[in-house]
Amino acid sequence: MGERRGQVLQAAIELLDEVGLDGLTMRRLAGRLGVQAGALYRHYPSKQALLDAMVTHLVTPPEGAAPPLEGPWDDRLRMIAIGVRELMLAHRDGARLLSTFQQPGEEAVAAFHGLIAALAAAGIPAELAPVAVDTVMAYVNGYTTEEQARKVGHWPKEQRDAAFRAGLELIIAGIGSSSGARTAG
Amino acid sequence: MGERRGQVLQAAIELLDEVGLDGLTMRRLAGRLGVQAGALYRHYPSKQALLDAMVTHLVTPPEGAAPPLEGPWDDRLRMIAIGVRELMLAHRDGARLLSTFQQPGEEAVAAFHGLIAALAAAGIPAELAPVAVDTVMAYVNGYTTEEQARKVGHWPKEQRDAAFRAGLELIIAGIGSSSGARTAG
DNA sequence: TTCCGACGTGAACAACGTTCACGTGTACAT
DNA sequence: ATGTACACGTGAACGTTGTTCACGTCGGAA
Repeated sequence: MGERRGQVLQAAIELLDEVGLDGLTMRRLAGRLGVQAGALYRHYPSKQALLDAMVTHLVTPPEGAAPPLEGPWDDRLRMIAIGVRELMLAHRDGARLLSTFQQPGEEAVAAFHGLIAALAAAGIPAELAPVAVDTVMAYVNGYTTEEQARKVGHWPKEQRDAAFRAGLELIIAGIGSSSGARTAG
Repeated sequence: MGERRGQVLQAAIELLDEVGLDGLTMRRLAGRLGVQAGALYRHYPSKQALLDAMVTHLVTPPEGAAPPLEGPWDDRLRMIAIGVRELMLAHRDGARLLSTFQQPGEEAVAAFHGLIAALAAAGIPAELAPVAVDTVMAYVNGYTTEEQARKVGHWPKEQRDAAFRAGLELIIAGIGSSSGARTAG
């Protein structure tokens, strides 16, 4: 395969920001590349494969910017939650796009388990760590999905950030009080 | 308008349980009613209007079973959260269907504000009550959406219930420890 | 009997994802 | 120089989707 594959991917991401997920059409994408719709299937076997590639590309950290994953457990959880939300907010319909992902790669699964292990090693009871991570992730997903779908998304970002953080702190406080561990705040 | 409208609605809900949201097609629905697709537009101006009607119907409590909304604040919150999840799980793709709702009726908004007011009156600081409700709702939505979309949904229901409850208790504990109020547990 | 309104037909429209036989051009090996 | 392989693209079609529209049908009320 040539380099055209990457160009298609990049054009798809740009188009997503312009017209949204519902407007992201194979024909529109082809038109943006000055090409017929069928030509895209030389590079991706289906639209779903394209969407999967977009998710993988957006989730992959930019460059050697490996996550430190150090410090107190609540700081780690905070950073992960905020990072995932920012990732979703970085592109139009980002949360919905993420949810179209069908094959959660081994990389994502590994990061997940790594986070759980890190929390367990940082003082969170072993049986509580998975619940904590699942709960935070469900919250981030639910909050951000609604944020991007409803009119709330038109509030000033400061306000939305503050509301998100407030809910996140609530959950972290709950984890702390349920584990007996001390938070950093 | 005649009574056919209601029959279309009921057939749509039945069809949803059989074929899922993606399989819920105007033509399939028409075929189930022994009718041509275009005929459905005599009763609903668009598919979105039909989906909205389905949501409204499913959300509306069965009969005079008005929610008691009494007792300690954490019990109320628990009941609401569990009730919303059960509502979503009652039908295939229920969570996704709920999220297609475009015009949140005044009824839903009123119930929302009522819940906030109830929490505030039950000992939760006024500035914390909206955050608590938002957080719980985002969690319920995020958890149930993932539950119905991924393979996790094939776990035994006991297990999924327990996992959901565990996360919910985490949040409720967080609300309690952040408000200084005492939980019922 | 006449009329009206609820209900349905059947064909069409535009747009969607996808496929396929067929055409290019460029680069490399003989 | 010639041949071959491959990347890339064309253009038309297929089946499906939501939606529209002129036209029928049938029952009950004036």
